[in-house]
Amino acid sequence: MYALIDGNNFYVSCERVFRPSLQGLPVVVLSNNDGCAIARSDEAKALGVKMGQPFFQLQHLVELKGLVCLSANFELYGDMSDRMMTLAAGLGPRQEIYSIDESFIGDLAGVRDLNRRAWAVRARILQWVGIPCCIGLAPTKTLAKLCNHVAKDSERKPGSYPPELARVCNWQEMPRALREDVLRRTMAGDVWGIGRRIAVQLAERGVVTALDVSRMPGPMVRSNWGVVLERTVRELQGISCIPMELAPPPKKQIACTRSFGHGINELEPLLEAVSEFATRAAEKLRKQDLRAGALHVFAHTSPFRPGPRFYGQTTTQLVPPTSDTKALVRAALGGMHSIYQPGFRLAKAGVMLMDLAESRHEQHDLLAAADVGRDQSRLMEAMDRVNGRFGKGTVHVASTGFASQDEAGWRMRQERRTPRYTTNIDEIPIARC
DNA sequence: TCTGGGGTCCTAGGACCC
DNA sequence: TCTGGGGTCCTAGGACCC
Repeated sequence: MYALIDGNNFYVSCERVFRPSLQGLPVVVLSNNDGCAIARSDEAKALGVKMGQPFFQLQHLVELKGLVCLSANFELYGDMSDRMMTLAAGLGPRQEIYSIDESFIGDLAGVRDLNRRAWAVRARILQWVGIPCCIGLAPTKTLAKLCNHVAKDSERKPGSYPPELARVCNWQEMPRALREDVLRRTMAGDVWGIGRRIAVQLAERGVVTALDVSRMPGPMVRSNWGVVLERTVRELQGISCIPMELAPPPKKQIACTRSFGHGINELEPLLEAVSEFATRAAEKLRKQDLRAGALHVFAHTSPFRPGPRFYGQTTTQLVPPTSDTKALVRAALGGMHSIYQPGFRLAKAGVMLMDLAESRHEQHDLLAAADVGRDQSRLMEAMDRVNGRFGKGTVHVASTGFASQDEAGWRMRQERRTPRYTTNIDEIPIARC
């Protein structure tokens, strides 16, 4: 038995905790660079705002309908997520944190009064963290996801399902006819694991609803689509095929990529940007105690603008594997020098670290001086500590440049970011009586 | 003018091994 | 006419997730 606990419109809900005046208003949170909508309040959904819709297409709603647009404040959301996950874990013995706003709780078979406990956890998260959430309970993860959708839909649109399915929805307690009704009213493409492409292929064969999917014969599904979809079919039938992942598996790849605030026409700002991306990626790498055996760097023009297109990329092997910012920046700069071509308006670039291996499995170079590596890692440790205490970029490699936030045109736009209420002492909210 | 970022897994096909 | 059997590794492409 599994539970899926999911924060409603999570980013918007985080913003509303600290700005209650946003309650009841149509609100969207924008992606990095204020590019497109990545979270929408129910009111914004009602206005027809689509997930991923570009911001410039929403401008008219700002004036006409009072749509509030906020820049993403991931530092705030990450901290709110930690708080929510801690409370969610109280529902059962095992937790898998699946994304910033969702967690599965597993091994619930022996839990007594499961519904009552689920309601209690939901109430606690709402009271202590301020995030409204919904809970789906079912014998498989896919059905738990589906029940979570039902719980949300019935909360948002009262009357769409029996009222007892709102907010906390338990598959186990639904009579057979209601289960079928729920599956029939869920589109195949809304099932976890069925994306847009497969939904189209299924529809071409007359498989439209989740009920249709659940009735497909396994061998046919496997031969036509593969084991992934077959697992989904079986999960819809109530046979658990997707196990819990209790500890996040080690990363196989770490990336830092960004769209630029303004297009870049020259090499110099591009090198600054890439230096910074490599620096960020290196920090993530060291946090997980990994080293990279290869570094991939790319830059390209906007896929949306007309005009000459450029897509440059190259991979550099790192021998020996390293987590040293200086070495990674050097590789990134070398790569960028080798692919750069003048005459293009570049919209995006990035650095990806690959062939990751745990530091303790490091292969030493027989011929290199033994103490060099140790000195380097002590330097990185010191750098991480200084930056952790005094703020990102307090100490950095010179090639990231010294321009202020406003001067460096390549930096992303974030014109509507709210304060980092819970993680930055200078931005903490002040209560006045 | 303006369109995100960061991941994972599976499969097929080719190269290569003994 | 007839040309083995059993593998691994790598890559590219396609699909999915939030």
